[in-house]
Amino acid sequence: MADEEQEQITVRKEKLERIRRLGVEPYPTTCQCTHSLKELREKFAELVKAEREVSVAGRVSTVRSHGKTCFLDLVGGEGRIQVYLRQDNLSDREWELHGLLDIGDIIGVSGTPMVTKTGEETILAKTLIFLTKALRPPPVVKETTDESGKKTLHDAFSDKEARYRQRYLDLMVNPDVRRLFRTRTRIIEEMRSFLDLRGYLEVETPVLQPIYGGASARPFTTYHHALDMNLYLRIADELYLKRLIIGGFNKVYELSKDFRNEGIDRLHYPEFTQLELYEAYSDYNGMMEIFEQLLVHIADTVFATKDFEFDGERFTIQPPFERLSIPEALSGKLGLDVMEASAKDLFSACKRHKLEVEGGWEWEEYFNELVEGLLEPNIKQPTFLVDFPQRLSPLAKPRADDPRLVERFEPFIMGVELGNAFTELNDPVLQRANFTAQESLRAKGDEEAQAMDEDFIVALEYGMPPTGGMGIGVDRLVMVLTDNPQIRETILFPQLRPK
RNA sequence: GAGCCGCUAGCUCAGUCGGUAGAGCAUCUGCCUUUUAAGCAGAGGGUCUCGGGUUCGAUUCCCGGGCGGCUCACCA
Repeated sequence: MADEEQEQITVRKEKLERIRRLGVEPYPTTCQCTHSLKELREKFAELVKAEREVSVAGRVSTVRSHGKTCFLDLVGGEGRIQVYLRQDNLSDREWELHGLLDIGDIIGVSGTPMVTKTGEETILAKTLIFLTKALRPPPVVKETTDESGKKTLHDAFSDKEARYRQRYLDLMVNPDVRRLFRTRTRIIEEMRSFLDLRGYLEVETPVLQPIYGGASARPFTTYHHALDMNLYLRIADELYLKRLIIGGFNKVYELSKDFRNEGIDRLHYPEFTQLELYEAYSDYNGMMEIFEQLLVHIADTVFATKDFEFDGERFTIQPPFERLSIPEALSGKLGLDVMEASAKDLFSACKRHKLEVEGGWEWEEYFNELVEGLLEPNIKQPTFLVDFPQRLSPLAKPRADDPRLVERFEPFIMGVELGNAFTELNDPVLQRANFTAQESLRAKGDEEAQAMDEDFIVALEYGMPPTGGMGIGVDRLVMVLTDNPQIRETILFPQLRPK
């Protein structure tokens, strides 16, 4: 809200002037701390015993003032500590400064660690300095604990719009949100170390691409002045990573953002983080193993458990994950052979199961509806959906025993699609034919159909070894592992329309 | 894009069957040297999301806009 200045801001500005009149700089350049708040708590007992003086800094989160004494809480990093100010322990000037303190200010305190008679670990302050005067009050969130130890938040800063628009406030006052984003970073770190340890090379490929490929989606378009041409923000990294496989890097991965110009909902976000990895002389079975091991690694290192909860239901990361053949599962459910069925058959099957479809669609569109409507929502435990129709998979290699299917899988947990992987198509002639088929879909108005990429075909003609490849939606994996049903909760600064 | 819902104090919310509004926390004043939603006593603070309509009078009713939430659609 643009500011007719609020009373609380005016008052704080006046305090700022009074601080300066005391000869104190409210925004000093340096601060010497002996411990972070987190370290302080970890070593508290020994510091009390040693009667060591410590210096710490943090943001004032609450103040409990009692005349000639004052308790306040400092927070920051992943720590919190109570500070005990006594008039008789401080200089007159410092005591006067304490009266100019507000919630949200950042201060430094030196003093001795002690435990109060209520058992609270506390710094008895000997000096007090301002590090930053806050001119706006943060949201005030308080917490009570009942006899059973159950915590209740009062006036939680919970409005999603406010939390996303001012994520710094969300992080400042909601420790769970800070924890979530630390966990997100830990997951990504462990993805890297898992792959690095297995000899994968992390690479960077173009975000700006002249031809967008590797997935079916509408791109963001931009313009390069010097080259006088349109470029697209990548929708996938796939075709460039495969060029690296052709070049002789046998194991590569890229961990970065892809962009798809589509709607936002609980599972979709236009700029999302994807891990893509490719391994020469592997295949989709190899990718399944890597997926399983990667999840086990993350579960062990980040969460130290294999049991997780999502949206009130439990799942366990315990390989081997179930392999569920889509045609078999669908055929069983519908009582007909879906691979032999006509578009019309699938249409009536959709109708029978009350899926919202219209007549005149392509076979694969009905097929998709059935997979999404009947199969995916029922997957709770980690599961690989396998045996996708070739017509839906222009970059995957057909199965030798049934070329109507490709060697492809999608991992699911709790109904959430976490990725997509296949044995990569390395037959340049077939690849060209698939692109051509996609082009004709595009000509019919399918905006998401893939574009012919002649340069990629040329690369394939030089010979790509048999290769397994996989993409993993990192935001979604974070969602599932942290029990967050909304993808935007896992993204630091979600896009909103300007107010 | 569609449907439903929301927008009131810094924060979380209540309320006005149409007569310009209230609570807790926060803020301000006073008291208080071990508190932890500290306490006690008092005070201030709002173009009730914006525009239009109906009306003597709209924050409240009606229409439209903005922003947001949820669900659905798109995103296989």
